[in-house]
Amino acid sequence: MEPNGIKKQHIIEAALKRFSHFGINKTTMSEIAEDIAVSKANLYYYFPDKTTLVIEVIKHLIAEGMQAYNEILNQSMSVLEMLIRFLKIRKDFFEKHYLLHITLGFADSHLNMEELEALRDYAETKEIEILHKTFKKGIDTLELVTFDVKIVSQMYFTILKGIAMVSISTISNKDIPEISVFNEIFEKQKIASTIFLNGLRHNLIKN
Amino acid sequence: MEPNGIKKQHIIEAALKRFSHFGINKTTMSEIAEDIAVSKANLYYYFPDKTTLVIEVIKHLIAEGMQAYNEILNQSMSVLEMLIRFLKIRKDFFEKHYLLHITLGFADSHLNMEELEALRDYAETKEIEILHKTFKKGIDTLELVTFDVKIVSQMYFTILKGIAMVSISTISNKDIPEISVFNEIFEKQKIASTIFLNGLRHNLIKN
DNA sequence: ATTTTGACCATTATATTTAAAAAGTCAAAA
DNA sequence: TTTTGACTTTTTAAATATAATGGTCAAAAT
Repeated sequence: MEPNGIKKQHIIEAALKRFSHFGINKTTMSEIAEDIAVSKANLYYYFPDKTTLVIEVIKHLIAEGMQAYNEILNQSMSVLEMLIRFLKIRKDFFEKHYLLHITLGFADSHLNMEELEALRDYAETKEIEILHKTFKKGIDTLELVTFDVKIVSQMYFTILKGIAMVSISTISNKDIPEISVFNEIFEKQKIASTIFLNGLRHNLIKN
Repeated sequence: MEPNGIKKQHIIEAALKRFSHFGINKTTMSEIAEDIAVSKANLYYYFPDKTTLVIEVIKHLIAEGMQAYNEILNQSMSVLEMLIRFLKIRKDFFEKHYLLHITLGFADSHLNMEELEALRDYAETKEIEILHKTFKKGIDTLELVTFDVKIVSQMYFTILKGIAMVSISTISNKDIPEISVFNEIFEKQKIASTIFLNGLRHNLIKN
């Protein structure tokens, strides 16, 4: 790492803490600077603007998540077991970084929303790629029947996302959700995964 | 029907049109009155307040929907075929009454939101009951294996709702969604239903 | 040469006030 | 019994003022 790379990392970590606790929009550049006892102007020596800092923070998280996913992918276990481990990683992630995640969608004229949305799309694509590989593996080992892996990966991801959205919208109407919601989401996703995957073990009957 | 029942029905129909086109909050009692050429005060002779009118309108829709569902339920066809017909009814409904449906969730101090939310919960319960009967029928005819029908019905409903939420949130970021979204939701729900139901045709393997 | 900073500006968000609109009432008319 | 115009009260929306935040820069510190 470059000499000033260590400092950039320091800033990113401080920003991450704030973003995860209070959300992106409720975190000011001054606050991040105060946390690590430097001036706000100094932050702008390392990052051209707030949007770039946010992006760096998220890239950091994506890299971390991808590593965790790949570790599981390279192990030898059933597809369902793999999926459930993925779900656990996701659960832990959202428990920690839920506010960072949702505030990513809040329009904020201080931020370049196009770039942020593009990054979120990128993260989703990466996750779906992991699912794609997982299902592919299941087909190759004859654990699953043959099917259109691309469509099914996207479908499965949509179901996971949908379960989370439904749970959050019904349990806690706006405001910050309680911790129990994430457990509930996790449990529901496991049930859905079990049935969904069972449907991929046998050839589809069309009517 | 009572003598003034016909007039109440007339008001309800006029209100339904406005609610579905412009949403509940953007529809005023005066506008509904104008549409049927009566005074606003006359509306209040038949309905004590706006909330009650909204509730009557929705109850009207629920009754209509339940009738359509029950007609299908009493026919003889495969479970998947039944589910797909249900989905078609839902698609047509949301295409027509989408704004009415979402504005039901918007906080509006003119309305008693507790009552409205209770009614929406009631409608969901009724829908899940239909799904419950459908799956039960599938088990009884040995088309499906045995499972906890209550959990599975709720799970399936959550998946349908989740797919809709995900599609609407990604395609059209706020504002009114285009008609194509409802087709997309319908197609995705059919795919998910096919796989999900296939998973209920065979005993679950736990790992 | 590189890093850091306080003072500064322009833009954006928030709080407050003001005006318009809508819900709901009622005595009187049909 | 049903209908209504005129009225009151509450709520929303628009306008305005105020505070906060993102971002800049010349100068100081390392």
